[in-house]
Amino acid sequence: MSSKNLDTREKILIATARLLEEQGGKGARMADIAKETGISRQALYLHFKSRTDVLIAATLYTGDQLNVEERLAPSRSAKSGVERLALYIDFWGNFLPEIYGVGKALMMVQDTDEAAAAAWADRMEAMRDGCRAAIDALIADDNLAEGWSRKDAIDAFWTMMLVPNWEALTIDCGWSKKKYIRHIQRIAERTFVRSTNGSD
Amino acid sequence: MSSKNLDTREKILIATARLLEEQGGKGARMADIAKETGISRQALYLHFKSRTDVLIAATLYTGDQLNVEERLAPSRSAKSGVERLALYIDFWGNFLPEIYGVGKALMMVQDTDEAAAAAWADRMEAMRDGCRAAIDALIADDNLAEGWSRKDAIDAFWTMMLVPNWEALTIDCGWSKKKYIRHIQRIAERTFVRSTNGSD
DNA sequence: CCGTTCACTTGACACTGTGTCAATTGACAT
DNA sequence: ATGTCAATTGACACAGTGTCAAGTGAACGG
Repeated sequence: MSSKNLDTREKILIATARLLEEQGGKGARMADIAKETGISRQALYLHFKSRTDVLIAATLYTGDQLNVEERLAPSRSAKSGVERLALYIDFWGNFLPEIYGVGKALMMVQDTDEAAAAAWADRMEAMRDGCRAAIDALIADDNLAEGWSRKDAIDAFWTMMLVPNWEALTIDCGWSKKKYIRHIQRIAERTFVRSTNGSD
Repeated sequence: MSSKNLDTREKILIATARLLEEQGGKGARMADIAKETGISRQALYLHFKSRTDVLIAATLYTGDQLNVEERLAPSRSAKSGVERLALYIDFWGNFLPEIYGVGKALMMVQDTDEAAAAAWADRMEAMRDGCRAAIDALIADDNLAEGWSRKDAIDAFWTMMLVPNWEALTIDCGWSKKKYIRHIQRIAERTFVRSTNGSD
């Protein structure tokens, strides 16, 4: 009954994601998205009730394409807290660039659109789960550095992983993906792991 | 010749800062600023060529009111790299909340306004000078942790200090100013200082 | 006291981008 | 052939920025 319907909806999301990817989250207006999709601007409103709606759907769609579960597997089967911390950062450092385009667009309308803020906050909350799991794995090993409460450590780790830090290091400072991952792993380990006395 | 002129300009900046402070950077439209100042919307354009211009001027004005030099003195006269790192974080943690309102507004229009982006980048570059000085002080003590090049350490430290991290920790996670300062000091020390083996 | 100047006011308007509405087209299904 | 449904075209309301033109009112200098 709605296979063509779904087709167009999906075409819109793909076009939106492509546009945002190219332009780093900037300037995808409804008219641009329509043009890129190959339909009229008004037709967008047959599928989505607002621009924010399109952006949210594009973010979720993009995320769904990237089989997160599979990519999370390594960190989940880590044999120690330290390893889990490192592997989660590895996951995130590889994942983030792929959702950056759409995510950035969503972040940019957060201040004017409550729904966008909620949608993005939800994504970040999901990321926080991974942070929580890594910190808990450290705690299970009795390997969380002295002076950190569980919540404070999760807060701090979660903050480290946020998009603006990735933006600053890769875009502003010119760090490669690999370098970003390596250094964040280093910072996280030195910060959260009970004295790694120059072992590795 | 232009004492009244300067008065109005200053009134605008004060009103703008007040408005942005109250509303956390949101919603200070030209009409709002005019109303708060007690003049007509059009009169704003007699003093500033655009809204971005007002925001930039308000940011600079606010910064000027807070005698930065004096507040930087303690960190500048630190007796060691470690101390300088801690004192600079202390400075910044106390300074940032006071410029957050105007700064946030400037950050919010970065994506649509090149001049705003440049102005904010300039402020962040100034902050980076402090980061550079702190890292250099560590290097002078031969106390920078192994594995960091000078530039990478400055990049990483600078990134830690950026506004979104402060936002995440204080606004999202509910950390107090004091807690923010204490924990960032801790993270920075563990990250950048050559093995502080549980000394302090 | 008159005229100039200057900051400011009022009101109208152009422009951009979002979102809505109404009438129409064209295909496909029964 | 008729109904349905996606999509189209074109017009419009709305918010916010920025521009323009004409007018007001007070201070200042001859």
